[in-house]
Amino acid sequence: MAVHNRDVAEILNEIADLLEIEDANPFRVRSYRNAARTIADLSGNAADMVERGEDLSDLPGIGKDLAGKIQEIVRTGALGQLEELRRRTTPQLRELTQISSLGPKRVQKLHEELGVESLEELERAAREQKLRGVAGFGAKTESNILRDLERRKERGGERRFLWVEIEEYAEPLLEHLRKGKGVGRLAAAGSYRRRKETVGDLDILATCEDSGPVMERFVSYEEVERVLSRGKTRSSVVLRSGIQVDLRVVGEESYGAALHYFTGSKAHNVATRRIAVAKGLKINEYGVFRGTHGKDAGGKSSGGKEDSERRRVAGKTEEEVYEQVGLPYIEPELREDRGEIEAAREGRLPELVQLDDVRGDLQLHTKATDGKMTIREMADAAQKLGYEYMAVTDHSKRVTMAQGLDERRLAEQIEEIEGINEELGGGFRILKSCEVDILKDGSLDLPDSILKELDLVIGSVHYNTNLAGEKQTERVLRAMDNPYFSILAHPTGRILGSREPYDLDLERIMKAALDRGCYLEINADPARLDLDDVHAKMAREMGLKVPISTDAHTATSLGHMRLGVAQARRGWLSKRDVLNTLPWKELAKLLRR
DNA sequence: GCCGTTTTCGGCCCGACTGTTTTCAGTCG
Repeated sequence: MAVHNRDVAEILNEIADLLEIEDANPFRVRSYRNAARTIADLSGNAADMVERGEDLSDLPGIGKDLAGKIQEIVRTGALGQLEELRRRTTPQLRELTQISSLGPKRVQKLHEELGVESLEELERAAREQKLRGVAGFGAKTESNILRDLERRKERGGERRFLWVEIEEYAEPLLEHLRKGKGVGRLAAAGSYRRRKETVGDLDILATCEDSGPVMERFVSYEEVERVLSRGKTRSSVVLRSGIQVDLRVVGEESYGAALHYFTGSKAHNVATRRIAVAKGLKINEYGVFRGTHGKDAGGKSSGGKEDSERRRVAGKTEEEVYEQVGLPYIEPELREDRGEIEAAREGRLPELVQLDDVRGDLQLHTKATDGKMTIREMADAAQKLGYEYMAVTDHSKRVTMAQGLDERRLAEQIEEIEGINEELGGGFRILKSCEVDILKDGSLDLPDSILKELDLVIGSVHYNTNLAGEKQTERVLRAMDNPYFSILAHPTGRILGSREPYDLDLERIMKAALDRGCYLEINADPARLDLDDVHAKMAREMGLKVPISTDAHTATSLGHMRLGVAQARRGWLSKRDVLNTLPWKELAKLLRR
């Protein structure tokens, strides 16, 4: 059985959770979580690394001990330590810590005193008002827990939103807050700013002399369903859509530090602060400080009081913050602690691709199949975006639901496109193309006799999506053997929140693409964004250029290019790494095999 | 459990808010 990175990460995370419930050394717990993240973020396969005899302890946060444990997981699919932990503890308690306001300590306490081991038992105990009898719990906590249990039932567990879904709520809310009295700077931070493909909640940052009015404006916003907390510097609400929003208010002099802090990622912040500590600095959301005294005099201290005894050396802008730790500015999309700190230190951060760099769209559909508009309407829209070309890539016949094109209908479309191109007179070019289905055996759904008439062929897997690894990979490789094949569309087929990626060896496929002069796209559809950031980065490191395409079915969705570009930026791609930043003449040369 | 331009031992990022206390632990981000 092949062990995937996410299997390894899951085991390490479970160990961390159980150790935490056992009240183990928190730093030890953190080590397991860090290692889990390192493995999950790996572009290559940890199992392959073990097989090749590579030393896993070279990876950040993985030492001799964890390297050995990961080897054990890869070789046996399990870990003795976890089995032992499961025997020793009550592994069911893990799910209880997902309830908000319940962490390891309180879960353990409820288990000891009330014998609560499951969500059902938790709910019963809360309904019977038994929780409030436990020290540290009160009526308020009890009703909060009940409410959280209700919400989880309603929407079936924790929910993450697509980036575009958050955008739809974020922008009007920002507009609402901007009109508030005394509001200076205002921005969305968090994973929304880092352009993660899905976002859990929304973090908003504002500067204001007096936070009172803007906090009031925030919690009384019409979309707010419930106020979770409300303070002078931070308030949290849940919108009717179920999105949690946090608003933080800081002074102008702290804006950059706070923006850096709340943009994250957490791992990036930790890495940044670690450098600061080594330089005798302290970074928090109020600024960068040079300490005037040694270690804190024990206990928790209020940040404000302590900071007044330290000298602020930066805070107004993010650039200042980075400068203090000796780094150039790092774009939000790169802040995942996936090597950006080292790259910044060594002056080899990529200059990230921008939307303006894109000269055309290489996948879109028309009325001929499942698109909603004519070729001409799509062409008009593409020209308005400033593009120089677009490829019409309707489905092939296998996709019966979309009334995919057979040879005859594709031939007719080719003729139609040639006619429109003539009328357009050379300023804008419509490329003759097709999204050909890659059949189960790796052959293409249309014969070479028609494919050779096209400017480019993109191929994709839509059926028999759950073939086992080797077969699925061979299938795609075989499709790439066809001399007319150029671009593998939505390579892994994943749909965020609903469909897992196909079982594919992407590293092998990318190597093959490099050999054969083929490419793997970043599909900009909000729920696909496929390739993901990690694999886009892998392509870049291999020297494989990546096209970004929208897969648009309407003129409006041509605008999803910005999402594809964001994903490319998260994958460290610069302009020269992106295929469709090239003018058609140069692009055509690269597509020729 | 990891890690090393104050290091191989002794640190490990930092603060706000809530609900419970009566000075703070726990949780969260």
